Amino acid sequence: MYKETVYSAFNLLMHYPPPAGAGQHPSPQPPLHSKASQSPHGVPQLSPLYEHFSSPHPTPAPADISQKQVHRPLQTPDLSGFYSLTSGSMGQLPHTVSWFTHPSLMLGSSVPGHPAAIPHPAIVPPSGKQELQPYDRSLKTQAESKAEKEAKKPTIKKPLNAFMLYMKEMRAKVIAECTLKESAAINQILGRRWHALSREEQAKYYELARKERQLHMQLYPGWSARDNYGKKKRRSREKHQESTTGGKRNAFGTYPEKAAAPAPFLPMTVL
DNA sequence: GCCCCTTTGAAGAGT
DNA sequence: ACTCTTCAAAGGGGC
Repeated sequence: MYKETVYSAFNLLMHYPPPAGAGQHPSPQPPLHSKASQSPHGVPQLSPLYEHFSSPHPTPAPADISQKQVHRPLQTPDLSGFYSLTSGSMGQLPHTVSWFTHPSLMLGSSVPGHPAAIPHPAIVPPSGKQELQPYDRSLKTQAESKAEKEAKKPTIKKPLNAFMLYMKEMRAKVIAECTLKESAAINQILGRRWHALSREEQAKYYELARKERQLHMQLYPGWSARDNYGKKKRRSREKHQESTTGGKRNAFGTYPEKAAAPAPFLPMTVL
């Protein structure tokens, strides 16, 4: 069974190889990213070969967004622009991420002043099992109840980045093609396919991700990625380094080849 | 039932 | 400014 899985994944990889090397992208295009939009990741973590795929759409400056919020009260965020995308330009994309069905974009009661009872899917209820009874609460100290309240605060998830949106859309397709179910293996395939996409195709997802971040900022103006830090128990630093430096076996039973990645493709210009 | 794996990108934290 | 770390999704697998 595992062997089948490995072979199936291997076959797919053979059909979707990454760009062969520097300057050999399937459809060479002008660089889309600026220095400001480049990932702050260090070189060891970011595959140098694909560095030129950095987001072509830099995140708008926070000051810009806050200014918008001044003009558009949060009680009624103006989302018409986003929703019109469903039937508009974005709706014509071959890889359409539905703005109504995408979990983190659906509106719900989380929108201040919004009457809907359906909570915003980006908000995940805490894993707390039971609500305290009122008489229990009175026994708690203020500090305890405050900490508990904090813990019970629903989690607002991070907005999805371009690759996550791509994965969400393509996962089912890959699973159908190879009968794989193991996400680690699927994600490796999707990673390869992502790199095999043309820059225009990737740009669609960068654009979607950018809009998702904008919408997220409008819906949750005070939210910060820091809010979710430490909510997941993470593997040890050594383990992580081991896996990113090729010291650990991957889902195919082989070893990552990041260290042997070809020389980076240098963009001709920087926007 | 929790965590790991595996991917990329965004963003916070640390130096 | 630069590097490192965490978390987004997903679901099988291990403990």
